[in-house]
Amino acid sequence: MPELPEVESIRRSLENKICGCLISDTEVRLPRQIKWPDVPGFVARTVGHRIIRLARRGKYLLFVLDDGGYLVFHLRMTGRLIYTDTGIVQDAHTRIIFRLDHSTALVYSDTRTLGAIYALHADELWRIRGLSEMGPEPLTEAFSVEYLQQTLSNKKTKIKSFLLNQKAIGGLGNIYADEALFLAGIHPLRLAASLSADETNRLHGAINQVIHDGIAEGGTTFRDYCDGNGQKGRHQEHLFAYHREGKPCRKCGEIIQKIVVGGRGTHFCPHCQKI
DNA sequence: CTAAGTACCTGTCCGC
DNA sequence: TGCGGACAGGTACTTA
Repeated sequence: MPELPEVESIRRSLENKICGCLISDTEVRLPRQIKWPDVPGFVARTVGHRIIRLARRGKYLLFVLDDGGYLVFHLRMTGRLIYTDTGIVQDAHTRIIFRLDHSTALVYSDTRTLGAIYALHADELWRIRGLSEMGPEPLTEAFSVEYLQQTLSNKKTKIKSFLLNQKAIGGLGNIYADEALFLAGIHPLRLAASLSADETNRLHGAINQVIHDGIAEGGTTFRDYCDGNGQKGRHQEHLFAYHREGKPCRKCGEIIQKIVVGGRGTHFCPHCQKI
């Protein structure tokens, strides 16, 4: 479900609700979603600790606990974190419940159960390879035009697949990859290494813009996504390519097409994004 | 080493 | 109305 802007929106929506809260109980209803350590260890590492700070890296959400440990979430396709004042849980796909201060609760819900949750000490973060091997993320200094140019230059894959590779760029997913390519005017089937300096420049700017806009609008909601308060995103109203197959391009009027690239649905405008 | 294909899950939607 | 198949915002594993 969530890409960088959605995870960031969740982080912001939860921050002022749960920072400082004591995890008074952890109820694991679906053990296989806990990837490390085992369930008793996970409960022991969370119960009795306070949540100090909420951080994010790419699509990972990290709660920093009072002992310096981390509670780490990757929501994959359908994971959600919902805060509830009353502590009453009414979600049909509840997988984990964190009781806070013996009154409120934070519910981890996940329809498809693909999400991954960890409780790690600071020196164990390397266990999450997707986190430790993640490339720089948009809107940071490390994600420079030079970095993008250099990284693109030795990749023999299509640009769409490149954008989804978290080792290359952290945080882009299917929606924002399609949107970035549209804004940059680059066809998704182009080979990564074939981009000109001008195209690389445009792509760099487009990636930063779509991520910035996505965050500013609270993320993109098509079906499952909502923030920690159950609020939907607003960015779906402003998409140019994603989920717009068969509709006229908002720039030129040509019909948006959908193809499959690297096994992922891919949307583009045949006029604005020439091969 | 890289790149592509498949598995992991449940729910929804579409065509027959 | 029911059923089979494709598909869904992602990544880890296997295969070539």
